[in-house]
Amino acid sequence: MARAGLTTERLTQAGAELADEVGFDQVTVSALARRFDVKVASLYSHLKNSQDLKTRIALLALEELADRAADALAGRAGKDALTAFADVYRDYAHEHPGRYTAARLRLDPETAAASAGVRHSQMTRAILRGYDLEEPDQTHAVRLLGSVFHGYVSLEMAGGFSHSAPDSQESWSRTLDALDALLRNWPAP
Amino acid sequence: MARAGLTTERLTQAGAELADEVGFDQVTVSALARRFDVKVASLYSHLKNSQDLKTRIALLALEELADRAADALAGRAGKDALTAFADVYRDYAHEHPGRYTAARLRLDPETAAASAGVRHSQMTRAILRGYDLEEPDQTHAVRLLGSVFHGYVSLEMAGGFSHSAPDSQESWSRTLDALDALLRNWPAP
DNA sequence: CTAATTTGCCTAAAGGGTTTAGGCAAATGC
DNA sequence: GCATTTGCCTAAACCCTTTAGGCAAATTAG
Repeated sequence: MARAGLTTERLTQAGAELADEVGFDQVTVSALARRFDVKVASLYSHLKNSQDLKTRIALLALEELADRAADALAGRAGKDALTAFADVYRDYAHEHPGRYTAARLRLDPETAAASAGVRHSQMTRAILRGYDLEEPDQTHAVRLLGSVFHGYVSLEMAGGFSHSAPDSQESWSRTLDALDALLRNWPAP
Repeated sequence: MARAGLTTERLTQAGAELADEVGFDQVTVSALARRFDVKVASLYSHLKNSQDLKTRIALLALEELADRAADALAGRAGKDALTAFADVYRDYAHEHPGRYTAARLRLDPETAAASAGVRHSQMTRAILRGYDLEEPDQTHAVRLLGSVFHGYVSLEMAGGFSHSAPDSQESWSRTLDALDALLRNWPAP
């Protein structure tokens, strides 16, 4: 019988595609085996288990997101950098909803520390260099930005802002305006 | 054989407790049956299916959250109202992580429209009456607040802000200070 | 206070996902 | 060309979901 040519990488990639098509929660080892027209047990030579597959998809998504963000940030500063970075998140979530959900998977501390998640916070701090914030306010601001980006995209994906005026795109722009204004005028404790 | 006295309400309640104990994703009809020391099939007279159970837990959580928020808002305005409201969300998420996760479940539009979710947005708008915002900026602000609250709590629950200085409580306070400042000084388009 | 009816929980069974153990054949190395 | 490694397979156990049909407990009616 001919071999299918399975590798951990190909499985992860296909898992990411599957996530975008049917939703991250619907990604199962069984569904992936069907996609490769192979028996389920065969995947267990390449994947520890179901959780392992999901973690790998999450790590892939974090890498992709960090790469896009780094591209977007190149040569930009201030509000320009802020909106470019924010748009990367939102656009990625729209293009790849399953991957984006995967990127929000809770990772155990050591996996997280070795992931592209670190690059994400470094880039957020880089953006804040365009504003005038000392520690600990810079850290507070990093956390606020992360919260807004994740929160907005997440509520939008859940359908929270659809079917009501104004347009979500409009609120997103105005939210970024507001964040820029806030960072330029950060309140004293 | 004696009867267990199952009702949809008791199952929902127990499901919510189970969610807080083992996580919302681990809430299954089987686990619930074990908790009542009853066969799995018996629950299907009271619940349509697994999704139905999860939706009911979500609706319960939304009600509880809205009740707490309404209490907290009584007699408060301005920044006082803003922080009281925000703290309700964060405290609820800490006390009832499973329920909080449930509250974020994607509901179909008609279920959502009949849920306590509507009260949540009404209350957010009520808070904004303490600030000077015209439409459509008021709607943008409602969306921003929802994003920050959800985003912050969600990242915090995922462990994003632990094991690093400063304290998450500190960032939360300063985030609320910042939001208050922003709402008092909302930028023109 | 029985008798009839409704209701509640049960057994049985089918379908799907996860995971491990052990086997044979294809690919690789000498 | 032969030995070894690697890859995919069969088989099987376990758990969760869901439906169908049955018996007994609780409720209602005469």
